[in-house]
Amino acid sequence: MTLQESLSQHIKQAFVTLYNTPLETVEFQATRKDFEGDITVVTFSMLRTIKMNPAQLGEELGAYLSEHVDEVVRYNVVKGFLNLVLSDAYFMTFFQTVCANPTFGFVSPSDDQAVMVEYSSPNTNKPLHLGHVRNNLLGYSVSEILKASGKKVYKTQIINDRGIHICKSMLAWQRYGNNETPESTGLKGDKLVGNYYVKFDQVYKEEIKELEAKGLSTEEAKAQAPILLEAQDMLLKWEAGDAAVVSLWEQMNAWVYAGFEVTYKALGVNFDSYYYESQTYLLGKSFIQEGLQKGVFIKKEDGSVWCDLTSDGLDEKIVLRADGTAVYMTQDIGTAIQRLKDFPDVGGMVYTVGNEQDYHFKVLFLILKKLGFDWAKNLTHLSYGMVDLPSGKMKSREGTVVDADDLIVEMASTAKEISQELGKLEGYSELEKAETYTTIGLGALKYFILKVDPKKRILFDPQASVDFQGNTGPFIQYTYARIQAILRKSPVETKDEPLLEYALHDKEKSLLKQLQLFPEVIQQAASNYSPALVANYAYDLVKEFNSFYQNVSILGADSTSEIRFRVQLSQAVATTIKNAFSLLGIQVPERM
RNA sequence: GGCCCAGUAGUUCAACUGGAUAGAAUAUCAGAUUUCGGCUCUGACGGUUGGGGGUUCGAAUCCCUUCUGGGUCACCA
Repeated sequence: MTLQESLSQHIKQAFVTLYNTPLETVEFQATRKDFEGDITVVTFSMLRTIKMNPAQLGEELGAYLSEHVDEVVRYNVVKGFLNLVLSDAYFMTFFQTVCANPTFGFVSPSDDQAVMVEYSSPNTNKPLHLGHVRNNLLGYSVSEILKASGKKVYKTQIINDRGIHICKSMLAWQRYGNNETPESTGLKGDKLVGNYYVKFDQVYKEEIKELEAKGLSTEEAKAQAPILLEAQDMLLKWEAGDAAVVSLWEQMNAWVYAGFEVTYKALGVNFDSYYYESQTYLLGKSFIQEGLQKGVFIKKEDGSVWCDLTSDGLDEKIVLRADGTAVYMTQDIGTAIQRLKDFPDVGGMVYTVGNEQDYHFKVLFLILKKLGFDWAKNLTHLSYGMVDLPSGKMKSREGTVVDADDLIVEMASTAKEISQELGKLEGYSELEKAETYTTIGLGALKYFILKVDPKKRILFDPQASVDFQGNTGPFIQYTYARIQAILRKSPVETKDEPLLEYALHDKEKSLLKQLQLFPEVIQQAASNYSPALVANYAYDLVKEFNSFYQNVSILGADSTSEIRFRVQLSQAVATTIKNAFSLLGIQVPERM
């Protein structure tokens, strides 16, 4: 039982004893720095149960608690806040548990229901860009956080591998590609295919101009450009299973997948399963029939099928075209159901998709509920804002996108520039140095993106790039590396049993209090799908450590028991930084 | 136009989901330290939480209204 639970019980007991009234819940919060105390009971909310002066109530509860609970040594009351001071012994006992558990704060999975997290989900006609980077980092981090909070997690993605956009790349390659391959050009497969997507667009634009010169309107020109017609024809052939088209499609997609894998590896993300739209785009149709029978859907005169959501404050939404073909919504319905068949222990899903699809997912979840799936209540759209550049929106056709691979390389070289002067990597091989620079560069990028609330849009300045000071990934990594240096020089064995009796210095106590928050942070981050909470926690911990570092001498302390405690405490901080960063997918270097 | 999201120090972000005097970083200025590792630490300056109303012991947070920016309202995905 945690101290909070125990305090809560005592307070409820106090209510019965003192006032003969039962109390529902007790509200705790960490005591603000400006007041003395370690934990605070909010008495305001209790006034609903019992009519009395909040300060007097605080006094009486404080007196009761310090008498009945060993850990409470003092208390003070400010308005409706009862601040409790806890004993050193309590903190030292806590410290022992931290030292004994290298994954303190992580909850091992209970084997009830799993969560499926979908993220990335790219189109296969162009390389990944900065927007995908945010998606990948968020999806991966949320998965890790959910795992740490005790959930079983399946990471997946749905690859948009069919459609007119792929045909455009295929057509341009067929016409202008001269049998180029990733091997012959040395290009990553996704880059090669992306280049032909751009090529298509160039030719398309020229053709539109020509048609306009012949007197056609812009609308007509756009619809009648020969290269577009040819691409549309190619899509029809693909759908008909034309052998030549399908084989070209397989070939080019294979190049793209190989390219994506390289990027995913560089980003440090991974997946447990893959879904392909070419295999799922027909899936939902059978459920439309079922929905019609249940009265969830209605058929119009032209044969198209709709879901009327006006009573829920939304519009009517089409789920099947008049010609009987599926739309986006249809396949998402089918895919969701399919996933639960494939993974029977899944009880909920998280879709990591940009906020421009907020409406789509609102509708999707509602339809699945109406179809009667009980898991539909456990669906979450992890919606995130766009990544903007100072120059404005990213447009792939205008060449203003920030390519994911380029970005990673750029971040590493910035890290190199900064770290080289510092020269603590002596004795490292060139390879090890390069790895360290990549770790720092990626750390900067990931932290920069993840520390912001997903809902908010990010302004990313590639020129000014990412700061290495203040609330940044490298600053936290740097603190970790500094602690490692201390541990290397330490004369004491950190594996020794932690002390139990020790008079805590203020700064030591603050650090312990900060460590204590970690399990709660994980749970909260999991229920809010918010890596930002973890990021900001790590930074607070580092600040607390620096303050400790400045105020006490670790290796030069007076007594060996002091050295031993402080070294062990430093190690616990380092471990927690490492664990917190692992939830963000960020590595920590031993030196930097 | 309907619906959704965001708006907080000059700038980038917080604020435990309704709690104490709205906090950090950065930038600027002033100091401490010169070392266990250099980018450490302590101050100062900086705010009508876009504006206006309301709800209550208490509001950046909830409600109404209004302004600004973005998204979305496809038989595209």
